[in-house]
Amino acid sequence: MARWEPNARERLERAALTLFAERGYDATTVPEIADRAGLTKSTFFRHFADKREVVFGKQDMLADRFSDAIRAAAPSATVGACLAAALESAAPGFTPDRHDLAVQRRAVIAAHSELQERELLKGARLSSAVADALQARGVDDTTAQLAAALGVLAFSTAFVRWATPGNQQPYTEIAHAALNDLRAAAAALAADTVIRA
Amino acid sequence: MARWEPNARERLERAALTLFAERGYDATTVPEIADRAGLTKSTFFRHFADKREVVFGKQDMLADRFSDAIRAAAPSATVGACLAAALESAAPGFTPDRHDLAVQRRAVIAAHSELQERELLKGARLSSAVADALQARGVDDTTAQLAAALGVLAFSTAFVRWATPGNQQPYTEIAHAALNDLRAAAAALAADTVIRA
DNA sequence: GCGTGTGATGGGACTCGGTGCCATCACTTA
DNA sequence: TAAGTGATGGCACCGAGTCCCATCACACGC
Repeated sequence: MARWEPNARERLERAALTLFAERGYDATTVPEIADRAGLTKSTFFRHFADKREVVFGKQDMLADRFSDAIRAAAPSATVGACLAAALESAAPGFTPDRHDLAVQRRAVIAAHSELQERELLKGARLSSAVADALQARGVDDTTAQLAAALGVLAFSTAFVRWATPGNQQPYTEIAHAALNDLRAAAAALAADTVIRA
Repeated sequence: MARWEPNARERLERAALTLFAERGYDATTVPEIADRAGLTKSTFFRHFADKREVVFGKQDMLADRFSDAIRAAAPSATVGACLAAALESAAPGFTPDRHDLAVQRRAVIAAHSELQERELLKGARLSSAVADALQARGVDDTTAQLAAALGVLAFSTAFVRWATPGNQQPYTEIAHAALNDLRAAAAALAADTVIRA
């Protein structure tokens, strides 16, 4: 009997991701996920508030990490440096052994707008956490919001690139590149130049 | 009998908003909404794909409006001018007689994360529509994405401020102010200056 | 070794959101 | 007057999510 075997939460996550990849999100029921993990519907909803939540693992910790990284930055650090520090604080989640799982996750999320909604909500919470942390350093409201939006945009594009099948480049490199590109774009926008490819 | 009376969709929207404001979103069932509108559950789901959708009225038209406004802008228009044109194209939806309804909508959405998710999804679609329209003008990918994010941020802050109880200021003024503030913030970010209040 | 407590699990009943199908009705046109 | 069309009602059905209680494994005190 699988009852009382450890790591129920992880087993549920893996079972769900496998089934979603095989049959699709809609065609997979919660009891089926629980079955494959050797558990039941009841237990599933004790570990996850939603059917959607099972896809997002420990992503909720990101907001705290970002906030802490910004609060821990040197008092003289610029906003850009704060964003860089925030992006770096997420690096532990991007080890090569988690790459394949991340690729699978991205594919599942990309295929279902229900999951995209949830991802956007998490992104929004991330963004307001960053904005709050920046304001706590004395950055004015508008700048903090734009910086937060820019930071989250950098993070999500970095995530997408890192979680591309076959990618070898380490996350930190990708993240810094994304951030620098966006800061250059901010300069272009500020100057209101028409930039053509 | 209310059957065959016109404006079924509008009646459903009003009934829903009223009930949501009275009892809350969760405590209101779809049959109850339909009842108050003199219709049935079946008809409700023929007009709205979701229980959530009933709150967002004609907001889906915004993406097309924004795109069209950007495509219609003069070839020499800068990115900032394009964003301004896009924001202006939404003005017809912000007449004074719709103000109270908008205030009610905002309150309902702010109180339920389910609805916030949906709003974020619409914002994301709006953002990618703007980014696409900018790229079609030759703006490079990164700049287009950041500009779109900035534009949508300007729009949502403008919407929130306009839909504040007691607000008298017209939408276009608010929107332009929000856009200008954000462009100033972009300049600050580009210069990587620490801005303090 | 034997109760006892605690926390995780199983299981079933229930509500509600959402889908699908078919009958029904009002209105239009031939 | 008859046929056609589009919107609606009504019903059965499925899955998500909630609630409550019974059950089990394990740790602890005696």
